[in-house]
Amino acid sequence: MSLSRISRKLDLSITTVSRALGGHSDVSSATRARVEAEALRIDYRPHEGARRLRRGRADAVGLILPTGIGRFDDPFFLRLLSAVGPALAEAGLDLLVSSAPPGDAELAAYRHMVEGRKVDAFLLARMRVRDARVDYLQNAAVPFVAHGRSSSKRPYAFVDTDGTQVVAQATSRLIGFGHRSIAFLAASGDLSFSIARESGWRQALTEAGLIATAIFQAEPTEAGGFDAMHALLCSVAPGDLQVSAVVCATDRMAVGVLHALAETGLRAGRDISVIGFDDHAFSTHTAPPLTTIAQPIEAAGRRMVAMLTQILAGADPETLFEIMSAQLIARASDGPAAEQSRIETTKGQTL
Amino acid sequence: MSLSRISRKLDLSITTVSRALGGHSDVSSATRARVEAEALRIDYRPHEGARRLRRGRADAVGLILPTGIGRFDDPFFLRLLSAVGPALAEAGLDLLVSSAPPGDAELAAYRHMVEGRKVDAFLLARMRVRDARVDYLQNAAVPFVAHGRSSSKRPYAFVDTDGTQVVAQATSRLIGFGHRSIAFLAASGDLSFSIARESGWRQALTEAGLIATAIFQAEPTEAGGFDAMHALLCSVAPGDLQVSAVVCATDRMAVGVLHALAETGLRAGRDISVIGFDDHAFSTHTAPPLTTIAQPIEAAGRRMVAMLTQILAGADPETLFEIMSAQLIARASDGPAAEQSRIETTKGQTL
DNA sequence: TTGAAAGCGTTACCAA
DNA sequence: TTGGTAACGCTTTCAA
Repeated sequence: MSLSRISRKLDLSITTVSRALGGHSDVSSATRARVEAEALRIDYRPHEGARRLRRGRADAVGLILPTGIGRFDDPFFLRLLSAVGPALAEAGLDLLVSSAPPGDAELAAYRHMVEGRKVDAFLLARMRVRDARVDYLQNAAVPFVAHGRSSSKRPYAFVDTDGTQVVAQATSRLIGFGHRSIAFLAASGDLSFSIARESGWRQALTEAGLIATAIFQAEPTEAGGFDAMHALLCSVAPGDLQVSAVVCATDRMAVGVLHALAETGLRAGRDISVIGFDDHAFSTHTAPPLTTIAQPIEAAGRRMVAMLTQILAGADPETLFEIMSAQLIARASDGPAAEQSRIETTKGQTL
Repeated sequence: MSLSRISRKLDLSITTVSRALGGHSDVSSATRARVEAEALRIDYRPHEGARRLRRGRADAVGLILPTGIGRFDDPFFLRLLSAVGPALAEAGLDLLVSSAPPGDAELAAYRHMVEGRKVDAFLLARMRVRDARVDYLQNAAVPFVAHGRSSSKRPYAFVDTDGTQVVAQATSRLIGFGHRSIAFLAASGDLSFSIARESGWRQALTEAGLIATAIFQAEPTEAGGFDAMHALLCSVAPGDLQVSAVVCATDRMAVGVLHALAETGLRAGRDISVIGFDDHAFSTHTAPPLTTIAQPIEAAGRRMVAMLTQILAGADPETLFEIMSAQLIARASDGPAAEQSRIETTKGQTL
């Protein structure tokens, strides 16, 4: 009842009003001005539903939060969301959010949005190496942009952080500090970002002629990091473990590691070095402040939206990608190996 | 083209198919069975836009994240989102998310959703004492359920945590520990939850015959907590400040406080007691592990959705509310005042 | 128990 | 440059 209201008021056809507002060229500028003035006056907004019905698209994009252990309250998603929100709004796109644990329920959530034509496209995050979402969406020919890569046969649009490169750099820093036995604490769950970071660690070690065997795995949460480090410290038979530094797949894990260390009386940054990844807000305030890697989540979010609009405008998703570099933030949780004893020694001293 | 597809296939009218699927009684069970079978076969889903247009409602609810300093990556929202997501899905409601900094842009975001008939209702969080969102929505007659209260003249539906009661309890615990000078670190920005918690602190102090003057304010973030505590420690002229415990409005602030303390060589839990609020995942792993208060965010989210569906079904929002109790989680950042010196003394010792 | 028809607000095609 | 008309897919009278 809205276009028609303007049309009646101005004694124009609905068609003309629609075209005037739609910015079509075949409207006299006088008419356009009148229409625009009236639209402004009554604060006209097109009815979304009607528009969708007619145009056959939703002008909305979906984002499904992976819930489940360790994922449901990760600051990563909030940062992504708040960057993506305004960018989408500017592009005239709505954001439909849902949440589901990875697996069947997750796929069902995607299907729900697709089949109800609720969205035109998706934003994916937390890619898994084998990612069923990619297969489904590619199959269903639903456009999407991902944050992170996975091993799909067909390429897709993505933005990613160069985790490999920067973790290699961080690991080299540790090597430069004199560390010779550097562990990597990986995230469980087939998460791509962890794999990439791990290979940076491996790469730096290999290049330095060191062996990359000290790899552990845990949930990408504080609890996961704590448990893993705790187990490591407990399991050590004197003279066995020689790890003097730990590179963690995420800041949250690093927080747990720091805790486990402190509990055993070990001082991160002196007795053992710890490096995280993400540079979340709390990482400045851990004890000691965490040396970590800042990745441009907000910029990535905006870039993802830009890609999405291109794809929606007809661009080929297979050619769209960007790999962003991350930056090491040196704080106090790592340091020279010189001052450090091997774990078992220190343990013997402090326990 | 979908109802019609079924209707053609089964040689029925679109009307009948619609009614069969809509669960109306005036369809023969035989017909209904045929329709349902076919719908299942082709995996029919009604077109949202069409439905909206016809029904005049969106079957969607909006949630606008308050961005801006200290808010954009608060775990609170993620926990709320992930609870609310499945609950809404079950109720057949979509969730539209956007983000905006409090102020004009925020109101514009609400207006945008309302006027585009994108949503039928809103979920509000982080209520402010004087909250323009409430005024706007009440005026526009758009239903909503809030997490938290504000000082509006007309009542509205809300779920809230009883911050007052539980903070009073926490403060009493501190008093029981022998603390006599207990500070409250409030969140800036007119945030209701902070006011409520503050009054719990004040109440406990007053009841114990102590004065409630040591109140400080900061952004509800790690950095805010750090800066406030840091300033407090620095500003202290020997013999001036006698604070031996700090109750923080949020866990994030408490993390910053812990950091500032550690930096000065003070040990939380011994030299000074710190209590947080929220029991976020990282609070188990701070140094020392944070004594805090767990509020039922997920349960609150689900309850909010339940209220929303009631309101959408015609219930009166003014009668709908629930105040949930929170629970003190004792960890290691607080303790007996006996072992503690006053700040200036300790400072003198350690600096 | 079923069907025909109208209409929700919009856009697009075609004709004037 | 403008307007009439149809159509998007659905629900809801009203009639049969």
